[in-house]
Amino acid sequence: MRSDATRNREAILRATEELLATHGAEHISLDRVAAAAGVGKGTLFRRFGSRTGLFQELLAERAAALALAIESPGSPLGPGAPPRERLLAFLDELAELAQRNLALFAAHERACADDKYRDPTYLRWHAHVTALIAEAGRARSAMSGGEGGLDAEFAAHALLGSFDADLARHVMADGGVARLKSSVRGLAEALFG
Amino acid sequence: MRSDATRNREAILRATEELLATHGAEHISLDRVAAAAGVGKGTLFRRFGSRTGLFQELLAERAAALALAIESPGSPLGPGAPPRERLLAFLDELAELAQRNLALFAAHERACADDKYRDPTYLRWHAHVTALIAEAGRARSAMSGGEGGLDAEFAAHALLGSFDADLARHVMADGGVARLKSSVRGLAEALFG
DNA sequence: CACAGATGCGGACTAACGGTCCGCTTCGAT
DNA sequence: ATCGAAGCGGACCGTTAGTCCGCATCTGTG
Repeated sequence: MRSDATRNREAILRATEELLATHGAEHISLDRVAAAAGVGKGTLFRRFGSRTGLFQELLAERAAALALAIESPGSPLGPGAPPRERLLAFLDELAELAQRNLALFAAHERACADDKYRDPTYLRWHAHVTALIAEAGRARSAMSGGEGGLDAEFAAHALLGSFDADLARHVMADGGVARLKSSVRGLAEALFG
Repeated sequence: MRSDATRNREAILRATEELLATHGAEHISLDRVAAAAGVGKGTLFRRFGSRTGLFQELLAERAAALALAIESPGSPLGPGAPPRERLLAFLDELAELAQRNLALFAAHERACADDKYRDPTYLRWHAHVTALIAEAGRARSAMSGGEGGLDAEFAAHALLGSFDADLARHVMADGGVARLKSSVRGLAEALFG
């Protein structure tokens, strides 16, 4: 990629963040973004393909640290930790991420409304949560005749649904991140019996 | 309301259904709906206020029978039934409704993307589910020291999230309504411990 | 039945958006 | 310094939700 292209790409991402921070998730048209970035609209589309692509890439950027933490051993998030604690720690981090990026979450949701299940970041999260639920479920039903009636994939979707921007905003409006974290935790713990 | 107004209202609702059935949830512009109903666009907007209003009213119509069942004693859905069974029966019915109205659910979701928590139908469902979860929770923690850590309002949102059109379609694509029902049931039962 | 005014109608119009296109500019390898 | 490839910008297009207002249609009243 040419150096000016890289610069512009960065400018667009930063301008998008700026607009999300100042105007919330709405009325962020791509014309505005391009103008704020000091760039033509064509440039924006060449870099990101579509509105969807723009928000997906921005979310991926913001979620990069978490993606890394998930894979590096040593933290309660990483491999090696017991699945239950690992899941709870992951959900806590996700809550933090949601809080810090509420507007982005909302914009991303809207932009990905179609095929939301094809967003790479969501897919990673979903695969992770599914695996942890399944693992914890196996462990539990091995030591006792626990119910095998839980659809891990499905439960993962439901759990991740907790971070729907509107829901998260609603919950945090009355209790902040702490409330979000504890509500999600309550839900997750219920899934373990 | 004048008689021609009533007729047109009906024509618009039926045309919307027709288009949803034949074209899925997408590319249903209000121009198309008006044309299919043999009515001017102004008429459509006078009756329903906005795209959102149109789909809200259509959903309300489709959900009317369920709303009635919830309130009439005698069925497992109605008052008097034990909360746990009442909730499971309600979720089963919702699954049926979702299956029969997938396209409408999808269109409704899209149209109500903003303030989805202000849709009257959703609010009724949410209040109902919240009450049942809370009731069941009280019963359980009264007879044993069950965890009080479950946020009923939040859990209700999560549970209702199961009927997100995309999720429901995804699940039903691989197992039909039966799979949707059993996955939701698994989730709900997990919430009861 | 005739009338009048309230109610409703239709569809041209607007503004805003996502996305495309193409002639021109800039970059950077040689 | 040169030249082809890569990138740029913004005018342009098609589509959409929503508005507006002159005209038609209903319906309660005498």
